[in-house]
Amino acid sequence: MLTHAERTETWLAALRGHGYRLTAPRQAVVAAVAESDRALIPAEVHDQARRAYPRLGLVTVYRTLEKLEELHLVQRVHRPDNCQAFVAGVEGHQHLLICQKCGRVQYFSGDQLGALIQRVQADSGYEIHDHWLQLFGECGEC
Amino acid sequence: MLTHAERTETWLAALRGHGYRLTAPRQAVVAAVAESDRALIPAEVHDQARRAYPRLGLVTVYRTLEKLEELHLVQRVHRPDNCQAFVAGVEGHQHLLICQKCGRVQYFSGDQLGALIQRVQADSGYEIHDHWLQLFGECGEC
DNA sequence: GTGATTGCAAAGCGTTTGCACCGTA
DNA sequence: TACGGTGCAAACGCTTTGCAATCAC
Repeated sequence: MLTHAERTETWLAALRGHGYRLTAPRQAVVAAVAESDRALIPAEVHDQARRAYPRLGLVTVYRTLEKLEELHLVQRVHRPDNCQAFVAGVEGHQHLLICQKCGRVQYFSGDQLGALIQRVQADSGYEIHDHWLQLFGECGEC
Repeated sequence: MLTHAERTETWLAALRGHGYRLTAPRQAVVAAVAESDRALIPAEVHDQARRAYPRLGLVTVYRTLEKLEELHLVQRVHRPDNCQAFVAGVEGHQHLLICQKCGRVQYFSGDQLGALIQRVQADSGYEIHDHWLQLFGECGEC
């Protein structure tokens, strides 16, 4: 488990490693997402990142999120009302637990869906490649 | 399990029962969604429904889908790339199996997630109210 | 110095709203 | 006949693109 600052550094290193330049606007966007435990929409990332870099344009937020998603450093969070929010990703196959009040996100694993997937596959004639499991609720702080 | 035509009739009856008028454009939209086994985006519903009622405007598609969603006759389908598609809903708590090629949708139940949800709830301090489970793959016909 | 990156402004796209006309009940 | 429903056109909000200026390497 990384600290927030370590996560920012890791992401910046990954961007650099893929040939991307490290600019001040880009660093502000990366820090905003890497150091949040909530799913943020682009406008929220913009608001947050402008505290570090006030001249930041919204366009740069979109372009940076796109790169972070490409590198699997962030992932999109789908909610009933909004599917444009992003959170820090994790290694391996994990699922999301999302607070419906504040948007705070936690990962969990161990879904044990193997048997269910086998059964549904046999019953339906589909070949199943992937699954989404998300839990919604209210977090301890809300 | 209803036939497609029966489903259309059921939905029209439900709309009538809620005080909505039965117009030709509305019937065309209802039939398009009720008689599809794929998740359709509004533009696809429009295309399909115009075969029955060519003057149909896209706006009416949106307004009718809104009413069908209110009455829980259709539900929105979330996919990695698109969250605006609609399918016929089912009674009770069921999950979706979606073909990534053609968009064909099937429901299944029996997720047995109770124990997992209890565990995650205890570990996380969240109070879990709801869950989403979706399987993605390729259907028999694709 | 060179080419990636930026912010602005404009374009694009799907969705919603305003409104006069139409058609169901 | 009354009023809900319709299609058109315009407005809207979010996202993407074109471009000249800027800045990391």
